[in-house]
Amino acid sequence: MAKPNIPDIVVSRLPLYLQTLNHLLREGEEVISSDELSEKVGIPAVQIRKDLSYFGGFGVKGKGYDIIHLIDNLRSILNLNQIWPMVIVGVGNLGQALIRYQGFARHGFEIVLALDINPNIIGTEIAGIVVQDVETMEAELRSSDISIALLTVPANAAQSTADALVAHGIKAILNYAPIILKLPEGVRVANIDPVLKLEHLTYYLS
Amino acid sequence: MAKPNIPDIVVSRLPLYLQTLNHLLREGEEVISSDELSEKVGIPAVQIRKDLSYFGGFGVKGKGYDIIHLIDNLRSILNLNQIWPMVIVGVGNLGQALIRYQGFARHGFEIVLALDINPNIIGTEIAGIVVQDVETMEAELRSSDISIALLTVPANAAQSTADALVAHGIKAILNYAPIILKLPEGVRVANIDPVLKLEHLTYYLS
DNA sequence: AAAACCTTGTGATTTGATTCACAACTATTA
DNA sequence: TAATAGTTGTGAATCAAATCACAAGGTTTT
Repeated sequence: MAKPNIPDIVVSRLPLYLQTLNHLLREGEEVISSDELSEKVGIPAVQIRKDLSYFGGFGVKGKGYDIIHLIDNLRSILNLNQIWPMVIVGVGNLGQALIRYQGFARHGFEIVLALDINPNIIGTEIAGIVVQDVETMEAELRSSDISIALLTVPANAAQSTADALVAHGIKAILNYAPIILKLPEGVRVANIDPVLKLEHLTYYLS
Repeated sequence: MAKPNIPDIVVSRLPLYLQTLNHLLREGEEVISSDELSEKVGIPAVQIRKDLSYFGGFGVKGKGYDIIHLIDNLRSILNLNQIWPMVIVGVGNLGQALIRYQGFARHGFEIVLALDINPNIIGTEIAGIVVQDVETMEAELRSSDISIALLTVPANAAQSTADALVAHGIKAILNYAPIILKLPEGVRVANIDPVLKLEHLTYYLS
């Protein structure tokens, strides 16, 4: 899958467009102009048009964008025409909440494997998933085609756990641990750290 | 508190520096050069120096940065020399996990009020917090000095809940609902949506 | 069917962020 | 103490992203 030089910042906005288009579709809309979409997503219309034009001309001049058609194209660009199985490592408070979260499955992301190190948690069932011993990671990942991991272990275990995941074929990590992971080229990481976001917000408060 | 024109993208990196400096301090380090810090945070040394220079000269030429001194300055810049009380609205799976999360308190963010609309949840106690009826929002917020809200309600309730929060004095929202909030000038929003991050990652997966 | 209008897609321009290059200064070594 | 090495802080230059301006082409109205 050769990726031309599309700026990552452009790619990062596509899911946002997709989210809003899905809302519009559910409300029964069929066509939308970049101006109207701009209003909804809070991004200038010309930027939306330029972003989309990296991937082709999806609109109709004088009319706008056919919502279903544009959703189809965005889903295809983002490789969303498949179910993505995921492993979660770390089944504490947050891990359990994520396993129960319906939003992943609704968008084609399915947690199929949950791992933990705590004997009290191993063997328990959460939303239909039985938590396995993290020791089984290698075997479980080998016998699956999971590429994505959710990392919800404590900070001090995050780097070593990430290394193990990568060693066994994981290609993308959504990291909830409050540290910066160092991983080899070719493995993508996205970080979710609410404290960093809060500390950014407080800069502007009083 | 007059804010000069410091680019938001610069501000957004400061919490990251702070996080790493805290790690280093805990490991017993006392001084660090921008080159070493660069290695840890994955941001070019010259960018770190330039970012910091917006706020003053914190380093010593030929030596580097005194870690304690730099942490002090960053905490002060980010208004972290106080406890920030927070309200959380929506005490479902995710809300409960966030109330139990130790990381907020550890960094000076304390959930002091939890609101929900579900009679089965109202009155229950989670990690020492008794969940209140969301109807009491106005009274509770009036009698407190909470500026920050965590929004963990379902998507269809998020906008109206955010409007209510803002009407009663909330100035910053950490939004976990998968929608784009429309809020007045002067209210800051940060979004946490793992699905958007996953959809960004899958672009690069085969 | 002509005219008026609307909206996309994009080359050109502007704006903003990052990187370069190096002077200034401190610490360390000979 | 002089020379060498190390590191910051920052103007200047470069690079990248956002915005402008408008031609092209489709839609609607008269």
